[in-house]
Formats: sequence, C-alpha cells, structure tokens
Amino acid sequence: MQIKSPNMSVDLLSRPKCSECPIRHRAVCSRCDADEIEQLEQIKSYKTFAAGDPILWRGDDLTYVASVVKGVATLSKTMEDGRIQMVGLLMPSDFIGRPNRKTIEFDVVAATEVTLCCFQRVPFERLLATVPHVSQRLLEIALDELDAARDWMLLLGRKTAREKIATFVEMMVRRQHVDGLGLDHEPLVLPLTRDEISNYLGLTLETVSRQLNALKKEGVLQFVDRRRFEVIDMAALHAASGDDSDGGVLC
Amino acid sequence: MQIKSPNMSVDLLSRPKCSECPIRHRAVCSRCDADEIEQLEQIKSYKTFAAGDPILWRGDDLTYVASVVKGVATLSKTMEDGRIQMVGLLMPSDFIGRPNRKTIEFDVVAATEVTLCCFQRVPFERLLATVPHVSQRLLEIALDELDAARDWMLLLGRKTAREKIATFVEMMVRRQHVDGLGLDHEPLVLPLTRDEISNYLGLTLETVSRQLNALKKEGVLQFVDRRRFEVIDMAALHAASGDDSDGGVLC
DNA sequence: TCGGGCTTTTGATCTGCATCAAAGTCAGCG
DNA sequence: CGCTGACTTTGATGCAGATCAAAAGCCCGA
Repeated sequence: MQIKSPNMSVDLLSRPKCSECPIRHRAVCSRCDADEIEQLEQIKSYKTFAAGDPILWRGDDLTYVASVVKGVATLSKTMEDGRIQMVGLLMPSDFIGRPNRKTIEFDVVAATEVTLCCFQRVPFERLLATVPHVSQRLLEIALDELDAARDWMLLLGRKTAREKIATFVEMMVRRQHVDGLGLDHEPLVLPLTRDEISNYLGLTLETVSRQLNALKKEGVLQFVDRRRFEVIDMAALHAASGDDSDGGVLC
Repeated sequence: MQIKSPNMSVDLLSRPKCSECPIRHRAVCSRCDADEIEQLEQIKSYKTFAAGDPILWRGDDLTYVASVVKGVATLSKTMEDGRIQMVGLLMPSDFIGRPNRKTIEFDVVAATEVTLCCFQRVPFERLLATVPHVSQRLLEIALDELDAARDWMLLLGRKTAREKIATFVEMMVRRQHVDGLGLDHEPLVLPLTRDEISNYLGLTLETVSRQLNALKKEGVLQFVDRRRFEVIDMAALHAASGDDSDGGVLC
C-alpha cells in the first residue's frame, strides 16, 4: 500500500493496515460519511517543510492539528543545558497536536522533507464533540502512542547501547516495510543522522556510530551509503534487540 | 480535598483539582447525569489488594477497567533476563486498563494496600460508544498520560542519577500534596522500596540509596524513618532536578 | 526479648559508555 | 574540479554508575 495521494480528508485518521503489528499500525478508518468528509475538507490544508525546518516550537500556539503524509519529523524535549531527548519519531500517518490544548510542550522538527495534512484546531474540536467515532478513533491513536512511549521507556532505562541500536534498526525495517516506503530488498533508509539517532536512543553519536559499525562488521547489516542499508541477518538483529520472541510491539 | 468515599460511580473519572499543575491533575468530571451514573453503578465493584499482590499480569484478560481509589500500584515491563522498567506509578484517581483491548501488556502490582473501583469492561465500552463525553474524558486522560510518559523518557534517557532522584522526590511531594495524602508539614511517604524506585528511575538500588543519602547529608531532605521524609530545602531539591524553572509538568 | 529474614547502607572494584580529540568522507557549489 | 562545511569514523582516556560484597538496621512473630 502506498502513501495516500494528498487529496483525501481521511488522511488524518487513516493508516496503512499491517497484519503483523496490531499496536502502531491501525486499520484504515472509513467511518466518516460524506457530510463529515465535506466538513473536514473545508478546514484542511497541506503544508510542506524542508529537511531541518522547525515545524513547531515548544510553547507555540496550536492553531492546527495535523497528520504526516510524507517524510519524517522528530518530536523532542530539550533541557536548559542543551541535552536533548527525542520522544517520538513522526512518520507517515502519525498524528501531531492534540485537541483541547492550546500550546505544544515539545519541539517538532522536519528530519526529511515533510508534507503535513493540517486541520484548523478549533473547528476540528467542534467536529470531535459532535461526531463520536472521531474521538473514539483519536482515543485509540493516543493509547497506541502511550504503549509505544512505554516500550521506549524500557529501552531508555534498561537496554544496553547494542540493544538500543538493534531495536531501532528493527523498528526502521518494520515501519518502512509496512508503510510501503521501500520495496522488498531495496535498501532501507535511516531518516536520521547519527546525532539524531543518539538523541532518540539516549546515547552519544560516537556510540551510535560504533555500534552500527559493529553490526556491520558482524555481518548483520550492510551499508550502501551512510544513510542506506540492508539487513543481512534479520534473526541476529532481532536477537540483539533484547525483545521478546515475537517482537510485535515496537514497530 | 480528601480521597472520595468509595461510594460514588464518578470515582472513575474524577480527580482532585490542582491549580498548580494542569497536566496530571484534572478537574473533577461532573458531566454524568443521573441515568449514566445509574448505569455505571450497575457494573461497578470494589476490590482490595494487599501490598505486594499482583493485580494484573502481562497477557491477562482485561475483564475490568478500574481506577485507583486508595494506595499505590506500579505498572512495569520485564525483559526475559529479568531486567525491569517501571513505566508508571498508579496513585489515587489514576486509570487502569483500556477500552477496546482484550489483554494487558504490562504487569500491575500493588505497592501498598490498594483499593480499586472496577467496572466491567464490555458494558463500559458500550457506555463509551453511546455517551460522547466519556470518551472525550478518556482521551484527555490518555493524552495526559502520554505527556507524563514523554517527560519520563527525558528523565530516563538524559538525566543523571542525582537529577533522577531529585525529580522523583519532587514528584512525590507534589502528588501527595494535591492528593491530600499528607497534610502540610507532615512527613511525606515514599510508597516504594529502594529497589522499586530504582526500577522506576532506571538505576540500581545502591545508587538510589547513595543519592538519597547524599541529599540528606546536604541538608535538602530529612528522614524520620526509611519510608518517611521531609523536604528541608525545596529550592535546592528543585535545582537538583534539572527541570525548567516552573517545574509544572512532572507532578 | 530474641532471632531470622527482609531492606538499606556502605565500601571496593569494575566497566560501558561518555568525553575529548583528530582524521576521514561526502555532498554541494562556486 | 577542488574547496568548504557538515557528518561520520576511529582512537585514547575518564568517570558515573553498575556490580560485587558485607555489614547494619528494622520489622515482626515466636
């Protein structure tokens, strides 16, 4: 399944179906009737950001809610002294912003070129209040995000550098596979620099580089350039991640 | 404001009001009409667990959703080799379980004696589908939890042991204050053992002990026994937490 | 009151990852 | 092309917190 053409209001609540992973990849929401879609159309617009552009800064007014159509954005927190922790990686079909909150608490930055499908927040909230299945859908999305955040807490608090890297690479494989960004046996992409990966995993960029090269040396991965790679030994990769056998949660 | 007597259905969605902290402490939900309360009454029951009792084990069927009335429970993930990461601390008014999910992905254990207000999941979901403000309320709760989880990710990934401990103690102060568990200038309680705290903070129990004693030696805290303490120097505690000036988020 | 089994403290040592430093690689662009 | 600046790799060293070990304190029941 490919990314939706940017011409459907249901972008906001849809997601490619993935039989493997019940947590983060949800079935397409097709419950909106014609009238509801019409309402969404009227408050909708598309915005594009270049790689590196800030999308929202901590404290900004949330005039829009949005969903990622194309590209990858990062969601992160920064401490006063500059330490950064990424708390989410926003890929196609992920949701940005939230109803009933006027400002955002995190920094959102485009990691690659990003296209967003935006809806004006206030009218969107009205829709929320009148159309019950929309708020139920949003509740599902929020609970999925909560599960993903908690899985990431296990990674940050208890995993070794090697396990963190293996988990991250495995996640890239799964998400790109189901999102249709890379066809089978095409090289996969790391949408982040070593520095950004380190901020996601709670490591330094040097450690990320060393661990990635260690996996290469062991024949688990192969790099075609600094951003593109192939997995040679999926089983070894999974074994290194420290996750339970099925590994279904963190994709 | 004291803990509610266990006689009101609105236990599920209510929470003591706290003017200081908009994130985790929500205003009481009083939108249910008499008929809705009646419906909730019929699917409600109270359950009590002794300290140390497991409440739910990973993979268990979720026959109930519940909210904590009294006591403290922990929510955690365990790796195959025994490493544990606590991903949530459930205190009075916190919600357990979720609609539309048949099993739970985490272990829930009573840290102290715990009283839960339980609702049968399936009928509760029916209520969700028919009464829009309940799902909106649950969405708010889920989004608050998500913010808290993401703040905790910053702690786990980037804070030092000292900052972690200071943040944790500060959180105990705030939550016990607003939940009315301890009156002003009464000793505050650590509802967890050193080992449990270490699992919450991604540390070892020895490091927790050392850092807590360091804060004592510096005159920031004072212990009346191993579980009870007073904060002598709130400003120093906050300064040690590494959080932004107002510190409003992690309470 | 004593004793046994917890939890906690304290000390000594080790190590994984951070930090510091410098060289290497690549993409874009004049 | 070759220069420039950003990203990445690699190496050397240091240290926060883990690990290992043992003593001390505390609760509780006999």
